[in-house]
Amino acid sequence: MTSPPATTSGGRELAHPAREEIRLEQVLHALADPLRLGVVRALASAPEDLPCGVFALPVSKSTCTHHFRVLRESGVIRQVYRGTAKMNALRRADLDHLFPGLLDGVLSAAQEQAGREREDGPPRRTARDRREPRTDPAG
Amino acid sequence: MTSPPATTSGGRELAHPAREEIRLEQVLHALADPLRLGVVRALASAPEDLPCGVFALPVSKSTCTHHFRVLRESGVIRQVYRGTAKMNALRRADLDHLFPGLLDGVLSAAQEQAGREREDGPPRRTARDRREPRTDPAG
DNA sequence: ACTTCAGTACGAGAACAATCGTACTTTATT
DNA sequence: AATAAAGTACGATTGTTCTCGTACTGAAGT
Repeated sequence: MTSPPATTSGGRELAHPAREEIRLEQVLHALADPLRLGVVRALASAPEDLPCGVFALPVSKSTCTHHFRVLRESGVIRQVYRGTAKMNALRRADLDHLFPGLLDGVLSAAQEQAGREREDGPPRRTARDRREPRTDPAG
Repeated sequence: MTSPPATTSGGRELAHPAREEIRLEQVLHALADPLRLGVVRALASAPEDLPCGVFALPVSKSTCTHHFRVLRESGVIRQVYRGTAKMNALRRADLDHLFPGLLDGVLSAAQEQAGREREDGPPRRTARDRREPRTDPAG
């Protein structure tokens, strides 16, 4: 048997859909959340894998786990353990192969919109964009 | 006042978001439903406006209304009354202006996937793709 | 005037999704 | 061994979306 790598991710594997199993509807759904879209944008402009932590998302750790799982299970990102962290990378090649132009289209659309919003001031939230955390307002 | 057209849509107006109000996340969400994506594909390849009826969607009339409303309110389609029918058209110009490449990316992705599925056989449904209608099977 | 056609409004139920907190696991550091 | 770091699993909660049926409206045809 081949010896497992000494210091990295003993035997923790994560389930990913194979390339052919990726479905457009699920990809679109994954990208339709502003939080997740933000993550994808960051990954797209990063040179290499990023750990979950660097995003400083305004949600709890478990919610964070949830969103990254949605991205992974829809086939948008690939996740691997590396030491105590979990590294994330866009599945660019797979997505470009399956849906040429889609990812670029979405990314540049997101950039367009972000640019527009920086000028016009932030848009009113659409009630589902981001929910208020459940903190007690009496604090 | 200008005289209203004699035989068409007396005074029924429908609320549409202005071009600048269209939000990427909502567009993606609207397109993430297989039923709605199908409608959008049909509209994209149609020469002109189509009435809601021609789609023969496997849902009730009220559900149909719901889906078309989602498409309209997200800015993906424009709807106008015309006689007893309601005509639907893709807001191609608006979308292309706001998000160049996005719609084409999604449409060709949808076509890619449809082609793939015609070969490989239909994919297993993802449990949210389509729910069973509540009709009594004893009919 | 009546009927048919096409779609809406409303209310309700079920499924889904986003969020949280607490307890736990795994890896690395001290 | 004990602690810290990064994340997961689970259950609960709340809000959103999909779905339906029934009753209704407005336009067109008879």
